[in-house]
Amino acid sequence: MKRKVTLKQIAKELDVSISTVSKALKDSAEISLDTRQKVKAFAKLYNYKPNNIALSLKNRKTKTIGVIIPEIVHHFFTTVIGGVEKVANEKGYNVIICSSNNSFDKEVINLEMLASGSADGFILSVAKETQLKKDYHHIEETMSQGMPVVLFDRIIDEVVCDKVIIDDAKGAQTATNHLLSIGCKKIAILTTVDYISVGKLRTNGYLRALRAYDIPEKEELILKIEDIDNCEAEISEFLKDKDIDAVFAVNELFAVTAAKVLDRQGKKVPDDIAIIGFTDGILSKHFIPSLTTISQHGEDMGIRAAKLLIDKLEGDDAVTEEYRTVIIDTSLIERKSTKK
Amino acid sequence: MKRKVTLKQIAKELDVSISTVSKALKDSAEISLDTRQKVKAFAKLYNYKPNNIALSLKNRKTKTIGVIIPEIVHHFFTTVIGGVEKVANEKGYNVIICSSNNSFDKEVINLEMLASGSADGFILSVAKETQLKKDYHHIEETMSQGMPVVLFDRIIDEVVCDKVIIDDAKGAQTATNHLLSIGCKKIAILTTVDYISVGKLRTNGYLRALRAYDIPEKEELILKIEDIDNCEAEISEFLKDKDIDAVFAVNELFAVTAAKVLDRQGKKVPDDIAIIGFTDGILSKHFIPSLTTISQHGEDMGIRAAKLLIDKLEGDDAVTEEYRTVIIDTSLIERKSTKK
DNA sequence: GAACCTTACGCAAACGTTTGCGTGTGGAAA
DNA sequence: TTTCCACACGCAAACGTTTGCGTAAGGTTC
Repeated sequence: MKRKVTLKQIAKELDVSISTVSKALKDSAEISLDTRQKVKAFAKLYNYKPNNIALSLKNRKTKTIGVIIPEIVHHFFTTVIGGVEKVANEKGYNVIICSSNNSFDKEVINLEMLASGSADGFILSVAKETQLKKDYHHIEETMSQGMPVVLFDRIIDEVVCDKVIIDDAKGAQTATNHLLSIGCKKIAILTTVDYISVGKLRTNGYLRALRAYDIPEKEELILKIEDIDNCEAEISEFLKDKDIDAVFAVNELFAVTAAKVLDRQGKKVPDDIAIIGFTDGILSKHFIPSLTTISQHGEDMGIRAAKLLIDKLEGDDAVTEEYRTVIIDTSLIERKSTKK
Repeated sequence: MKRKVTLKQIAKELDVSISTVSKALKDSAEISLDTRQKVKAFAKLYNYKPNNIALSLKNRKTKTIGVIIPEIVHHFFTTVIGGVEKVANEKGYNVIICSSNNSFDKEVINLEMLASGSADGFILSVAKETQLKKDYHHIEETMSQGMPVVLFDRIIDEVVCDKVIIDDAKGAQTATNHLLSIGCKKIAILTTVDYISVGKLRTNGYLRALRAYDIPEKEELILKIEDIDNCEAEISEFLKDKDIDAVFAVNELFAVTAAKVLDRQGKKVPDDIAIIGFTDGILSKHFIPSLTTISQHGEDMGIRAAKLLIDKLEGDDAVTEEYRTVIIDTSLIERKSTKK
């Protein structure tokens, strides 16, 4: 087992100094052509690769972006990561991904761990628990130590930093408008509890659309779901015998669950009831009927977030002090679960 | 902006030496109680955290596991990652995830980058291109430099290392047997081209099951798909007017695509034709009808892979020289797309 | 008062790099 | 022969840690 070769070993072997080797590999004019060639040949032979750790220590930067997301097994978040990776790789950055599993503690641990030397900056979507707890000290501390943070999707208004979001309310309004425009009048909404920022915003968008159409908001048409993973019974109960002609679901899972439940209840989608979802994931695309939905353009979010972060990392201090919020356009994807 | 505080700064501020600070923080008996308390108070106040990079350099290990997968936006792989993270976090390891995007070059780049100081060992599922190209020098080089590698799912027989797989052939056989046992006789298979190792194995399992039932293998019931992302037309053409009573699809996407196509062709699932898939992802669970499938237990794979790797990383050299292949059991999940 | 022991700390090397600057050697110019 | 200048290289510091060992100061013992 040939251990990894270092400058020191090359130097010893060739009977020159470490600095000579280092300079030779960098084609420094200080070193004679002869020595340069010898060193490079040797380095190639032994497959020398500079040690990243040592470089990070010396340069005081790691060329690494830390991404922390609430869930790793989640289509939307992975598309965002895809976007981040794209930009990062282009610009010579590495990407470290950690999941907080929606736990505040794990978010703090991961952030602190990565912040203590492993990453230069962060792209972060906060855990559910963090939103509930409203404790953001870890994020602020990271920033105060000079490491830029870009928040995306589940952001925090109180924290001043770069952000990438979609206009959730507007997206929801678009969705609701679409239902209204095809003639639906009695539109139920399946949403989350209010402390989930995006859920609340989407609910607001729904209400705004109704008001614009002069349709009174009805308490009994709104279902706020706490336990996302066990929503089927709740949705089934809610939808049962309800006098509605459309359902707006604030995420994909709610949408397909509604579709399944309605199917069992003997209602036809889209003929009896239209369904529109939010997030364009695998499910929406492949379900039968395929689901009309609002696309969040996750990859774009990742791309923009990475660009913002890298700008800040590489920018001179002038740029550093201003913070931007990028709003990604949502778009309506019409499929078969709604029809005119 | 208070930059990150180091031992040196604390030492200067308290007018002691760096080593005193370091020892004090570690509660060394060498240091007087008084000094220890003073140092610790100061360190806490300034939120001192040891710099990981420096520690990695000194200890010559990073306490980080590198995971390289072919695709990040992929349910199965993310479940594996979930398993890896679980074990890693328990044992105090960090996880770096990189995607090769099914590109050989990117796989090499990522591996080399992580290998040069960023990770102590790797968990890897190789890119499609790598399987095609049969070039494994990067993996072997990494191992020869003393960094253990665990291959999972898409493994390489020629490379000697720890591996975690499922018995793909057996899983496929189980699937096919299930179809046979409920009375199907004319079973088509939707599979991948042969160079994808798992696709080939699953095809073999299908053939084995047929033979065991004395059913002759028919060329026209086998479709080998190359372009996974655009399979719909191909599947539609293949299935059209075919005299079959069941379809075995080697992955989830093929399964739902078949279901959709059959739906359009006026065939009812499961009444006219049964469908069974492979991989228990979101789609199988939520599709209507929900799909009977073979679960690969991705999280378990991740858990086992991480354990193998960490054993090797922490083991004495006795363990180091033997390699193990763990075979994860698959299981049949019966849902509505097949019925007796 | 001398010899010795604790106690409490500092020194320095090491991990693998990079890089400004100092320096020995050789040859050319005077 | 002396002076000077390139050339080609090495030294050493720095990044932030850890840790074995050396040592000064002070106290105890006879």
